[in-house]
Amino acid sequence: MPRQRDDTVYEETQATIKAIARQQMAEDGTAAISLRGIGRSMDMTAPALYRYYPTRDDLITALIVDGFNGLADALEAADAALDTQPLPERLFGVLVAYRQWAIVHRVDFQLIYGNPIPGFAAPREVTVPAVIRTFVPVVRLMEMALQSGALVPKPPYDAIPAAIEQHEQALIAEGGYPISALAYHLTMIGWTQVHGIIVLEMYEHLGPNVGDVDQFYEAAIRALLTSMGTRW
Amino acid sequence: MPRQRDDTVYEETQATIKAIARQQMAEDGTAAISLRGIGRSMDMTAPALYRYYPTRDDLITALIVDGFNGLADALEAADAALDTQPLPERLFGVLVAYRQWAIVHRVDFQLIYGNPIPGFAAPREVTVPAVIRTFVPVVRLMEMALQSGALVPKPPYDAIPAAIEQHEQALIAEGGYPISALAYHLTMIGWTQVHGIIVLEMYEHLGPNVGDVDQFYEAAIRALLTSMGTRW
DNA sequence: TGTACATCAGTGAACGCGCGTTCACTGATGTAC
DNA sequence: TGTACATCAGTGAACGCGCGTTCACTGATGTAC
Repeated sequence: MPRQRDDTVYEETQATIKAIARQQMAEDGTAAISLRGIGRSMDMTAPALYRYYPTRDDLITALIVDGFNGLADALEAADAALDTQPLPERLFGVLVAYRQWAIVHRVDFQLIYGNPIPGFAAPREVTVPAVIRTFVPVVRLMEMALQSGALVPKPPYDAIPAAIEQHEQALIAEGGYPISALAYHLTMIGWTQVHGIIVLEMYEHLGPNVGDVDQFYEAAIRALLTSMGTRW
Repeated sequence: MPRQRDDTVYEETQATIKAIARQQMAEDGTAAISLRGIGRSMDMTAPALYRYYPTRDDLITALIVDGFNGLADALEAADAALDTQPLPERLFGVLVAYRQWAIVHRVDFQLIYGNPIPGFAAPREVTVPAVIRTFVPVVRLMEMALQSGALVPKPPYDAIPAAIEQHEQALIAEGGYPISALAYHLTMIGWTQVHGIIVLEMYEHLGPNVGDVDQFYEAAIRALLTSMGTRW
């Protein structure tokens, strides 16, 4: 066989392209990803990039998948690092790691959870597996807490509206996950609270109102977990 | 004096321009506001629009101010419509109206709370007064609930982390508002919860997970208010 | 060992498109005299 | 009442810019013989 391409170099170039794309997003917003701009930064012409991504949309898709996986990695790492702690602290710690990741990787967070890029929609079959990975650590801890008695659900967090429980049960059955609807449901509530604080913080709406967002976040999450029935 | 301009017509044209801009945002994202595009839709040339807004940024600023004011109007209207109800239901109703407005005016919501438009930052002195209007109805009801005993704060919602309390007290003093730090603080917590659900719903992250977002929202808000110590 | 050549990465020009903004202008309109 | 003219809204051409993508190509490289 004649000359073969070097996969290592190829993947490194892909990584460089993605890194520069992230830089572009940091400077001018997620929609600012531009192949010509990336080329300029790499001392390459734009058409050359088509060897690495057949289209701008494919590059964006890759960045989104990377984003979800990066978040999932961070949560898994936090979970692992805390595995000697009692469950409530572990759960809390993983939720703190969630925000930490979002703040440090704000651009990726905006890409995966902020305004969609105009004219672009990520193919679900590619993103969904990565999204699921981000839920697993939290739901798992929630389930463990429920089973071990570290979390004894207090009203009104001991019940789920019927229609929602049905939907959640169906999802769990479909995926064959070894978790209860309540663990899933409490995760959803926690997720929305976490998300609200992060998003408002990210776009400078919260800081001016409360001052120390770190403290606000931790207090809010602790209060929520306590209300749910966590036994610290 | 020679010919005078007709202010009514002038303001109507401004309104048309803004309406078309909102339509553009609905179709292609908040960043898609384009004077040339607006001109096209109005059967006008782009330069003509400079009679109405000296610059694209001024148009965006006007849209943002309209957004905050529209949200504030909706909250005030909901509050007024519920003024015969007990305070807990009024508070709940205003929070429901918050989401309602966001869902119906999703584009305006994205404009004021989503990713900023690249290369644009709204002048604070113009937006802040409108932002404050959106907080007033909720904080006021929270304060009334606290004073009337409709809300008897339960731990951990009866305390505020010291550093945050200090910041919040300073803001309240600065503005001369007749409210307690706790009313303000509980509003902030509620606000972040509300916001998280709305944002995740808006970008299609929540619906697939819980099914009926209406019910999820109402249950989550009721649960939060209950945890805070609301006496329904 | 030497050479032909398949395959590679990358180039440079071009396509058609859209943008915000400036500028000198046209034609209508309504007031002042 | 008739007319000059200030002011208005809007036009059309142009500036300089950036974009994604296609295409025919160049030159390097390493393998097969």
